Amino acid sequence: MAKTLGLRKNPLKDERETAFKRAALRVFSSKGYHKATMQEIALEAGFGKGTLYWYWKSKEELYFALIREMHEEFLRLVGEASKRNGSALDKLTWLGEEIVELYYRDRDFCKLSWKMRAEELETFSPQYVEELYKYIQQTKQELKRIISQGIEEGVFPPFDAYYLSCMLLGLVEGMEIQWLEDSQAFDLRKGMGLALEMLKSFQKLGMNKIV
Amino acid sequence: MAKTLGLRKNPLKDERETAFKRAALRVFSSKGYHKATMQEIALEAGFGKGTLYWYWKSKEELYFALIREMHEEFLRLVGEASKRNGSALDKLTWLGEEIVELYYRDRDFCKLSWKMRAEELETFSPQYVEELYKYIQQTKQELKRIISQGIEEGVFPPFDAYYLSCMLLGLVEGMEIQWLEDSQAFDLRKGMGLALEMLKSFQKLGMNKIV
DNA sequence: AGCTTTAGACCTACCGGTCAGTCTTATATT
DNA sequence: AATATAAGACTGACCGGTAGGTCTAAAGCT
Repeated sequence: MAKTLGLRKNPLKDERETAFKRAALRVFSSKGYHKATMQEIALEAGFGKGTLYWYWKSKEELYFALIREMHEEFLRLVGEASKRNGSALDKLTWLGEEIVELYYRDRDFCKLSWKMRAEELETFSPQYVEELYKYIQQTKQELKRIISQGIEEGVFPPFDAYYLSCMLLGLVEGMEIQWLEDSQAFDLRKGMGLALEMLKSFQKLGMNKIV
Repeated sequence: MAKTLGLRKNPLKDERETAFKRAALRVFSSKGYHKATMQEIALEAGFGKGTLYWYWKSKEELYFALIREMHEEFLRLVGEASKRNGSALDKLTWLGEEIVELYYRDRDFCKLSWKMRAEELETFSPQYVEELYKYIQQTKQELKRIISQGIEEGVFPPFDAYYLSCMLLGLVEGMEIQWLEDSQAFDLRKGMGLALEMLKSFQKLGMNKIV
């Protein structure tokens, strides 16, 4: 009875799964969803196509397994930043550095994330789209919390916190795009550094005094 | 060979071309390049598939006809802003309003532009990609010119003008994304207005004094 | 033996692009 | 005006390639 209590029957299963996921990440991020083929992903992982279908039941499911992981990671970062002690500026500095760290650690990860946003949401099944939407909403919510604190502390002007969140997110995403398109011309670390430096100046000037 | 009996030029050619292009814009912008089919575009325009191939020799060529038009329009706007008389703030205000105007006038246009950026450039023929790249470079160049002026006038801190261009572009694109994903939650006109208001405050504060 | 895992041939649907043929219309001729 | 003619405009069946997904036989493990 106690034979396989709570244990995986196949200890290789996890290993295989991550092997497939790594391969999928590489292929999806370089070719995009439509151009990537299941055949190629399977071969990249060193298996046959049939095996890939033994682990995931469709291309879409495999894709969203990656997307989900990514959004969880990002949401975790923003949430952690929000829960930290310290000023909004401290939180944002920490968050900015963590994001840069995350992106440099896995550029494919970042590339896929970016393609996903533009990828035709119309083409995916509703339940996946909805799930994704929830992640984005939550992320914005956490960010908004930090921004609100920042308004009180004079880092941001006293504008609508939601709009400021969108603008800040836009800034980060915009820089991300530049970096992905040509990392020679635009260094994300430097860009993020400049943005944070600007924020520090804003606090010195006291942005909350702005009408 | 007989001279020119029954010679017939097509007075409807322009009309047809624009009909096809409008249809293509609708289909491409809602489904993305890969999911869109030539059949659907042709039917949407009210013709058979073969006719579409009478006007364009491939799907890719049709797609880039749209992309080209779009980039020309955007580049024209930025160039015109740069050549205007007045302060950098004036130029940016004018440009911001024109961009909002352009986007509201044709949301599909905007949607396609956004999808294009993320679309797998690896999948298109090199000559098209190169052409596109030139448009983007030129646009950045013009924008940088305005930013440089802005630094002198105290609208921006004395940072690297190229990086500031990327950040400003990122801001606009980021807001554009928010708006496209949910125009109920995020009003682009309001977002752009807030951004411009912030710029005005920056000038009052004298951003060039920032270390 | 019996269960899990793997492989890749096979099936099927789809889509870009072609082409042989039809319809339409401007112009020349009568 | 009526007719003839040639080229332009248009069509949709068809072809070839491709790729998601299935099936099943073989191999491995307990």
